[in-house]
Amino acid sequence: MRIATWNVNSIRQRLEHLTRWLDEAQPDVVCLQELKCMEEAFPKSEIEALGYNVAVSGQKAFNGVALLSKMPIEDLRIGLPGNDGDEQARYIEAVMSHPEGVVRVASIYLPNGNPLGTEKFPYKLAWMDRLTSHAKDLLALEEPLVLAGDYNVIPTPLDARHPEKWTNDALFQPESRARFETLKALGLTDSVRQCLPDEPVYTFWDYQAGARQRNDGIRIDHLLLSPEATSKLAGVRIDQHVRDWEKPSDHVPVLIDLTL
DNA sequence: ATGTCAAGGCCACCTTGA
Repeated sequence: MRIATWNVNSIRQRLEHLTRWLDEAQPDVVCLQELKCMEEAFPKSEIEALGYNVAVSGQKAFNGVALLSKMPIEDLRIGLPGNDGDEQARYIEAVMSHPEGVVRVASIYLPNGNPLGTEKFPYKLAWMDRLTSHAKDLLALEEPLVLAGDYNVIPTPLDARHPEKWTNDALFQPESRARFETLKALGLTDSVRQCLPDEPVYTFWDYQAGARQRNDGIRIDHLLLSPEATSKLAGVRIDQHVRDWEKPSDHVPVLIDLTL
């Protein structure tokens, strides 16, 4: 089973890219982030026509997450538990049933947290604490689990071409990195680092200053796996070439293959 | 060295967010 995550930076601007990439990559499950539209404006029928079931949590102009699945979507949960007042569309989770078993998948758009010194950074940290608390509950189910998305966290210096440029950025703050480590310490495996422990690989290149041409990238899109999923991990792939298509997202798809 | 991009308001440019 192939599971992917991709921050598309507006689904309506990127629909052609998405359909082209679905055709070439043939994923079974896709986690999308930054839809930047309400559910009504999401191009559901176009994606369903390609054989996917679709679940969307939308919001006007900002955020927005979705799950696409070739398998039936069950046990749908929209929103991260722990703050009923949080209106931001950043979390959607469901169970995908499969003849050989089930996998629970979440599409996550973790808050960016910039600029430092504003309320955005504590909101990010509190959101990470809520994610950790929910992940603990999900891990207790002892089932294959994939928490995938744009985490807006650069976990280590290896995950940035120029780590020194990110020292005053919310994505590379000690508090952000410590919470990412706490999350993993619950028993989750960073699938890309499991397969590529020492390789400098990136999933995001800024639109500005020729960052892509200079390979001035960062790795912030992650797929974290429960032990039951990690034991089935057969490989990972980062589809960097998609960043060089015309009018691309600033993020590229990250994929894993599970022997499920 | 923001050298970029997208959405929304109510414009034909500004603000917000990334």
